[in-house]
Amino acid sequence: MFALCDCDSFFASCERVFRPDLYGKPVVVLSNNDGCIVALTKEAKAVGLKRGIPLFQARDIIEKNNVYVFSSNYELYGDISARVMQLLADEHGDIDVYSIDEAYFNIDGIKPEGLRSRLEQLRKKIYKGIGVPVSIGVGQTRTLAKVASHFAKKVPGYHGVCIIDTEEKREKALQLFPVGNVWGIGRRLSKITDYYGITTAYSFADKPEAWIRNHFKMPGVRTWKELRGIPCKEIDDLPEKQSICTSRSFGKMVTDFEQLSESIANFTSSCARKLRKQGSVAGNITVFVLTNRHREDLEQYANSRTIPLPVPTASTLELIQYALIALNSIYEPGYQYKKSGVIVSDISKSEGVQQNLFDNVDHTKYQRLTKAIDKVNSMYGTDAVKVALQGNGHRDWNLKREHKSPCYTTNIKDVLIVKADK
DNA sequence: TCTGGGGTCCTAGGACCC
DNA sequence: TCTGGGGTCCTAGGACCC
Repeated sequence: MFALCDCDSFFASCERVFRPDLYGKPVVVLSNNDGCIVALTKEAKAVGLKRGIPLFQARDIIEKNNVYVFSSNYELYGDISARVMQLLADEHGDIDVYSIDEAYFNIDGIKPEGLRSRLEQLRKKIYKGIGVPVSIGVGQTRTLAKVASHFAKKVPGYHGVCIIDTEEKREKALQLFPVGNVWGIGRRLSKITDYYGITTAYSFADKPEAWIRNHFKMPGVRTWKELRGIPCKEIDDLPEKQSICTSRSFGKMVTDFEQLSESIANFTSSCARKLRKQGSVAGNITVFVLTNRHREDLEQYANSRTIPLPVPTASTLELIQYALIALNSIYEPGYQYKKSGVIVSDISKSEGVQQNLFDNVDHTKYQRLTKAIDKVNSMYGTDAVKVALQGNGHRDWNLKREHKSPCYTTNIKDVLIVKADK
């Protein structure tokens, strides 16, 4: 059996941890640049808000219903997530962290008759210890556990725990479950199921395998098997990423090369930092720029350029040099740029890097310098020492974040001070 | 005025080999 | 009229996830 622990309205719940006055109130969290709603509490759903809609379209509903709005605070969410995962690992040993707000955990040693009460206790423990509500789903496969966790959230009588452990329960759950909500059936595939009149997960699982393979290829067959109770989705613990991307939309449109290169230098620095953190080097760097595709009145432009590096590296200084060459080759004056980004790929371990015969860069020197910079920055904060191209922080292109909460748990200046009455 | 960011996996098709 | 067969590797694009 697989057990999934999934935090309820995670980002919004994190905002509530240090704001008990927000319990029972509608809360939404926005994407970068305060663009779209990406997380919302059930109270916010109840007044008609939906995940993914742009803030400016939701303004009316928000004002009428006194919805509390937060810019995203990834520092806070990352830290709260780490605490939830730690508690889960303390209680249940090996866990497979699937995303910032969900993890599969091990329930092998628990007797079936005691399972429900154990899981209810776990849920209470997480809520008491960290302040985040979670739902727990159990099933024969990861996909079924996920179905179960949906019911755990939806049906109040379940107290946040749903266990699908018999054939009857499996069939009943799948009959009540819309096929489009199944893990692995996205918007595109839903169109195909719609076309053939398949509405529930049950009728999808009921089709012959060959039919599924024909219309949905291998990923569809895997989902189909999982729904029938045959596990075939693995969560590979791939600690090393195969590609790393840093990109942002700008708070304002950007037209000149200097601003764009400043953004690219900063994103490259971030990619390099992530590379070094996982002990990797990259063999390729890609730079891309985009105009605002929502503005039909403006002329559109999008381009990208990938440069293979002579020797794989994680050095900020080296990577920035190549990033700028790439940017130079795709920059076209006269456009209103809305977004840029950097992707590093062809990633390998930093030990045993293949050298280049014609390479005359002193990599040892770069490595020592990078190490020294990392050390200083770990003491004085990210980018305390940086490349001049990264700018002075007074940027036109900076993110819009008008509703950000404090970093209660990660910044000493933001730690709450509680005064007791006499 | 205002529309997110960061990933993975699969497949089809092209280039190449003998 | 008629132009092999059997592979591998790579890439771009499309699907999915949170």
